[in-house]
Amino acid sequence: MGKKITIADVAREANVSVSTVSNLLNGRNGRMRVSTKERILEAINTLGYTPNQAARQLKTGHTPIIGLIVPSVANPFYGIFARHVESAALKLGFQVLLGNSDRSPEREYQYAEELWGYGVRGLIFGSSLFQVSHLDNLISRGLHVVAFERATEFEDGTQIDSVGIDNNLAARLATKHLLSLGHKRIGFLSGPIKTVSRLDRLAGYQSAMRDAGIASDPKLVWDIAPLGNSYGDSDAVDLGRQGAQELLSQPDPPTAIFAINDMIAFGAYAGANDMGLIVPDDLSVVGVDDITLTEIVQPALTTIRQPIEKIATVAVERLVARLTETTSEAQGHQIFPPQLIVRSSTIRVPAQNDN
Amino acid sequence: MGKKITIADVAREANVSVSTVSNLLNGRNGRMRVSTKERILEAINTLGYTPNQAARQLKTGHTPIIGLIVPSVANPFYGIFARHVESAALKLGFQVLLGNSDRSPEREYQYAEELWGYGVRGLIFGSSLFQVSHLDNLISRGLHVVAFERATEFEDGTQIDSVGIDNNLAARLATKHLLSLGHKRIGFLSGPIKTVSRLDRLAGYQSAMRDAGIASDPKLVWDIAPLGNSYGDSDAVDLGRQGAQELLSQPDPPTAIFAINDMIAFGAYAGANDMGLIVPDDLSVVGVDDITLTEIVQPALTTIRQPIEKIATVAVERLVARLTETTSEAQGHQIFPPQLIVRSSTIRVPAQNDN
DNA sequence: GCGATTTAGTAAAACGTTACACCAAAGTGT
DNA sequence: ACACTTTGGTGTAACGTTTTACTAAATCGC
Repeated sequence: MGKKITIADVAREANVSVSTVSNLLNGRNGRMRVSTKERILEAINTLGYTPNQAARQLKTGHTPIIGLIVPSVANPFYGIFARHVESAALKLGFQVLLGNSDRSPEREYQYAEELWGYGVRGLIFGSSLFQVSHLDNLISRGLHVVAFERATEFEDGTQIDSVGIDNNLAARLATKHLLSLGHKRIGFLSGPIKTVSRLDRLAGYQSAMRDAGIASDPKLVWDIAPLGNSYGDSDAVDLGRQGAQELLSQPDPPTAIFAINDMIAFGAYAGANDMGLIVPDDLSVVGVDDITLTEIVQPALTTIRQPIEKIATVAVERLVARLTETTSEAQGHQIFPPQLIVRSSTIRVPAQNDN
Repeated sequence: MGKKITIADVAREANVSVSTVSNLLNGRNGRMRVSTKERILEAINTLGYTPNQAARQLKTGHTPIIGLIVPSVANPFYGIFARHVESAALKLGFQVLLGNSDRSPEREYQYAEELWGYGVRGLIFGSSLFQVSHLDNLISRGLHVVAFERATEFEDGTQIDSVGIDNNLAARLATKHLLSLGHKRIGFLSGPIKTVSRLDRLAGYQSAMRDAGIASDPKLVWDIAPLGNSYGDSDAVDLGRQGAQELLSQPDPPTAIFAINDMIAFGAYAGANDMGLIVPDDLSVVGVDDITLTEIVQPALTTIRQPIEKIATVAVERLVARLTETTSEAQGHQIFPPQLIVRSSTIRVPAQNDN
């Protein structure tokens, strides 16, 4: 309704030129009389002027927005991740535009392109698909990407930045913990293993088992997608529940389960319950992430902690550094150590009643 | 690096004028030879053209983005809400820009103004503060707002749209359920009661108690903020835990707790546990929201379901209708019915050992 | 007191779209 | 064959900002 206030209105009100106002707005106020500055500031205030970012961006070619694409904020882990990303970005003067991809490359590309159109030149991915070639095009045009979790290399040798934990180690920590408690039949519970991190975790689990001299049993690895092409992020709990049920209804069921994340681990609780089993008495469970709920749930969940705030912060800083060209070092993968947090969901394997 | 592709490049490649390309892009292709159309489409493809939204917006004055401001996506309830909002918005051709406010009016205003600068003319609020006057300015300039939960009226009589559940009824349902199980000392566990919805819930709780002929005991209402000005959204669980502890360490402690949302209810589980009490044997708990975890947690949480997908969808549709001027009916509050979901966290009050 | 320098600003050309106003050529009715 | 209408476009002035190049006035060194 009210006519829009432009920089020209401010200039008129303050009796200066448009350029002067612009200069002040952009911090080029080195040579400016204090009185002038104050006059402009006051004009801005009384008029209620807000810079038109579209015009600004049109001129400068970029916008202080970074895109954040996660599988699904319905998963509390990504919700928290998103918050930390937002905090870090805000501190550096960037807004965050969030998208949920459900790990679909099409959705990811769609988002990336959409955001590109909005002048977004930096993207954080909350997941690690095997291939990022669907983004090659945009990246070659100047899009910067940092991924949570290690990313694969491009064919042409370029890499994207990434930051995350050592997933192989995370899985080994979890598996060894269970092994040390005397468990021998340890299930691996996952959504479809189509991401680098999930693959690494499977490898870590397998190597720990191998180190313990236990032949790997493919029947103990559950990684089926429930509904077509979902990766089970929004419905991780249901997925874990179903998986646990299936694992536990086998002839020689596992006495422990390593779940690929906490939400799936919670699902395993429910699945065990459905089968009349009690965690941890009949089944030990360990997860990954260490979301808030782990301490609340009964029994409190043993899990592998990801230093999520640190990861989010580093991801943002890295991205912003690229955007502002203060660094041109080669892309790389920054790794933080995962940490085993022992709570009450894992106990020594009960005396075997070998029958 | 690669020079940016503009509409002019496409026009040249397709041997038409810029206007023609623009016309096609904006669906004004009624009078256009099919061959021309195809030529343009092909040019767009081979060139990899993406419209510059900034320029587009600068011209049109608006952008197909709606803002979503929630207290904190770290709370899974808002994470899910955000997902539903995104789905609904995408279907109508809008992107979603998400912000976390922690219910701070300053942050809300900051976001609103920031988004305004980006051409955002529609905002969805995931919470209901008492006053929205900090947005008056923007609203009078043409910002449209729809709030989750009832909003207060403006001084000048204007209202903002809102959609939500009947919070008073929700609280009454929960409280009556507990009363029907024989509970008489029922605690009310909340973060600071500074939102309309929380106030309504308190009122509903109190009226249900009154109807049952039970004098209200202020000592049973816990609503203290833990750290200064937080509303306890990011740390709802901790808040609930602390509150439950304090409620339960009173001389005549409650036998049941009505928690203002599920996360706080989970916190109450933990708080009870800390005190050596077992839910539901020693304490019945009912929450609000019905997030996914309610079924997983032990015992499964009795709660009041909010039809969150419906609410999100309606909120978006309402907002988009305003933005596209297809409606000019008066603002109003659309209410959906809450629903009691009885699970295992509430049981009949055990035989009293009156000592 | 005069040229050089510094201070404090200003003018105007982009940036990539959209949308209004226009127009040439072909078709139509009589 | 003439006056209209329809078809399929085109030319160009905005939109609000940034930024490069420029300048008038004040100050300075000597």
